[in-house]
Amino acid sequence: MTMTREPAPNTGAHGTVAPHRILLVDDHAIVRQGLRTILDREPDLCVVGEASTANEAIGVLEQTNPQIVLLDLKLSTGSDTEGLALCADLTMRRPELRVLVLTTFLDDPLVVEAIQNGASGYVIKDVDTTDLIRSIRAIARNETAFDSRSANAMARSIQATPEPLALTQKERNVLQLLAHGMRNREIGLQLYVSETTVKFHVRNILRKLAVSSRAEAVYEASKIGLI
Amino acid sequence: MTMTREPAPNTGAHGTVAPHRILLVDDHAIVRQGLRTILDREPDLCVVGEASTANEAIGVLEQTNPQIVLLDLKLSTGSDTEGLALCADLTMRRPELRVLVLTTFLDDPLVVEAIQNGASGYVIKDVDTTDLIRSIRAIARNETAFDSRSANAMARSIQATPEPLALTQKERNVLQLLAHGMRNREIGLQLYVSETTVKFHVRNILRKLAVSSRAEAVYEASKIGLI
DNA sequence: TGTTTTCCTGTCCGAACGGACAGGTCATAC
DNA sequence: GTATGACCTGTCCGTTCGGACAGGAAAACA
Repeated sequence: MTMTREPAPNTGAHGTVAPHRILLVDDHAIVRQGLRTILDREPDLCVVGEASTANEAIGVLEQTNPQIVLLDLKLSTGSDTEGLALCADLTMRRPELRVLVLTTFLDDPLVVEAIQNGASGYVIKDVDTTDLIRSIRAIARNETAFDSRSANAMARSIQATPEPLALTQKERNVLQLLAHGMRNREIGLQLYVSETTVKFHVRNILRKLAVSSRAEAVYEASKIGLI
Repeated sequence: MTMTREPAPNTGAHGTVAPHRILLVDDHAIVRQGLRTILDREPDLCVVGEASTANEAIGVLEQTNPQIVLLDLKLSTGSDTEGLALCADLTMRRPELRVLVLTTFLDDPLVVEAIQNGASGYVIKDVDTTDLIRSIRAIARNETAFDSRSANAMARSIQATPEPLALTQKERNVLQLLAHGMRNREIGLQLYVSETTVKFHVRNILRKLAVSSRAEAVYEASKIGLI
């Protein structure tokens, strides 16, 4: 948790405009340092605080009153859920706050979840610094900012979410056992149903996952996290 | 590709010691900027060049003659192979060069591969800046530098490598396609081998993974992280 | 030189798979 | 009541799989 120089109050005077107050949230000190150096070179941007965890971020938010948050969803826990929850928390406490998600890897559904949790933009960390600054200025103008890959990811994620995962309980059970390499007969014995019934469920699983074999079903399911 | 201030020649004079010349290789401009800012604050360290690709790195190496390289294995291609190849290339050209691998995620076998390709240290990017600087000074003294997690990863990787995952390159290729639900015939067409050969590889994969079906093989492989 | 390793190819065969039918039960919702 | 959805069962049939067996070609290594 770090705080730094206080910029002029945001009531822009004649001729001179107060810089946008930015809070950095990232568990990598190196990344925070890089962002701070890059952003503080811009006269209209000012990093007013840093945080490496969700709790720190809330604390620094209260003390520094930023207008913009640069947020890496993947905080120390390794999961994205803490970052998403923080995003929702921040925008809940300060509805006027603009959150730009800055993340390492592209993850189609994550883009959508970030938006649903209040993010105004989503860019991958390997963008040029000029693109990053352009994105920050965009969200400062109450626009949204998505680099082209994130926009594509959003489109893909929306297209691919009519109802792909509407697996019933039985089908999920079958999928579990199927992943362990069990034969239809074995699955039937395990679930107290006939082999034919298992085949019935397997066919539905294949159809719903839009695949053509058990192996591919396992692959898809593990990608999505169903097993 | 970037070059900056020239430090005093390395023939340390009386009382004053020339700083260690460092080359940064990372495809993220933000990370490079952060590292540069952090390291240039230290009087005994000096960043003499940056590169975002393997080719650039070779070029900057020739022009700036660094003693230490901070290398992110995952360059723009997304794969680690380019970074590993670069690591080997660098240490081949300059045997006295010390390479500290600085990477985002921990990957047990990758630690070992990095060492085999000439790296002198391996640290995760979320270390404290003080730890990072300590690691750099360690490899400058011809020691090695591994943060505790990397050391653990090394131990695990060595322990866990009697021969469970001794899949050959071909077998890994087949496993990849197998995971996507392809039939033996399709895999053969893809890899320019006969269907029979694919069956041969599939049988070996099943045996080595100690499973009895393609679906289970996919499950195991995804658990281990092979696909 | 010979041996080992890796990769490649083939045949034969029984078991399993995946699709296309045609039904049935049961609980809940309209 | 009847419709709807989830679940269950069966037969038929062509394809695929996985195992067993029997080799050949090329490179690496002793």
